[in-house]
Amino acid sequence: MTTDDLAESLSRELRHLVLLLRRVAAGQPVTSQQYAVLGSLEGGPRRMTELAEEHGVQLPTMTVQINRLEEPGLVARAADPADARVRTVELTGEGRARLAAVRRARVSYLTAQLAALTPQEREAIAVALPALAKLGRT
Amino acid sequence: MTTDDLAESLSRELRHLVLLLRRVAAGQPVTSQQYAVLGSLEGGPRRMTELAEEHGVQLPTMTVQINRLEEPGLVARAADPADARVRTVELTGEGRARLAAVRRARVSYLTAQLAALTPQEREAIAVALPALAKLGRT
DNA sequence: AATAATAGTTAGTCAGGCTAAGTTAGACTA
DNA sequence: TAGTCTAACTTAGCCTGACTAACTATTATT
Repeated sequence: MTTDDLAESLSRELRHLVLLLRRVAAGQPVTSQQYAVLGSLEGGPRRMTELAEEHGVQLPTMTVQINRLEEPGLVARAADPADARVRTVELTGEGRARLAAVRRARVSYLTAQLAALTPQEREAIAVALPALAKLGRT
Repeated sequence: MTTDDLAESLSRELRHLVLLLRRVAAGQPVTSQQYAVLGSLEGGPRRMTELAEEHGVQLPTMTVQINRLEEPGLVARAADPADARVRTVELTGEGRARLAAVRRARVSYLTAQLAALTPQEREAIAVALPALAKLGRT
């Protein structure tokens, strides 16, 4: 298979997977964007700028996202002692619990989907994941 | 790797791929949703209800999407001769051309990304694609 | 013939993206 | 060290795209 053919097939399957994810996300207690932001905070406090870059959005967009997560107490803002311009954001206990719950729901959905495949198919996906992870990080 | 671990890794990588696709879509002449809808029409006319289900959205959402595609003449609505309640939607020549152009842009972006991988990594993705295609179709 | 169900549309609301412009704090320079 | 530039956020205003509720028109059912 040429790289071009592969790109074409991958394009088609990515579109399919996007539609799949949309169906998974429908009706969950946190939107997929909010879930993604909470996931970025799991390792500890982050600056607004870092978060915006990681999610590929502009800073004002992240400000609004964090506002919406802060209001119900899922995250908290704090000041950076070294630089008064910088605001850091971190998970609250509540936010950590919410993140865990949503992750369980997503993973269990995918687990059910994967269970319908053959062991060989699962293995093929497992082998391909590191390569997929490299895409777009060049 | 257990199915559960695989689900977790896949969940993470799908999130990554979604962000990748967003970056591809930025600055293109149609949004990624519009592209997805145009793609669904490639095989011929579809009913509104079918389109909404396939895209995991409610019918009113699809109505608005189709309105936006109809206004610049990319798709056309028609009546179903067998059932006067049903409206079908099909690509116009313009819409087909637009779809082809956007697809070329996507494919060439992905081709460039894939070219940065090793042949083994590309092969791993090629092998996994049929399995990914089965996800969500159960 | 009356009623229920189906297919779409319209109207109103909200999330989430953008750019432009404002505020505050740190960095540089003359 | 005063003045200016840059950086980090926030606010405001606009657009797309999602939802539900309510409406119209048509078909199916009883």
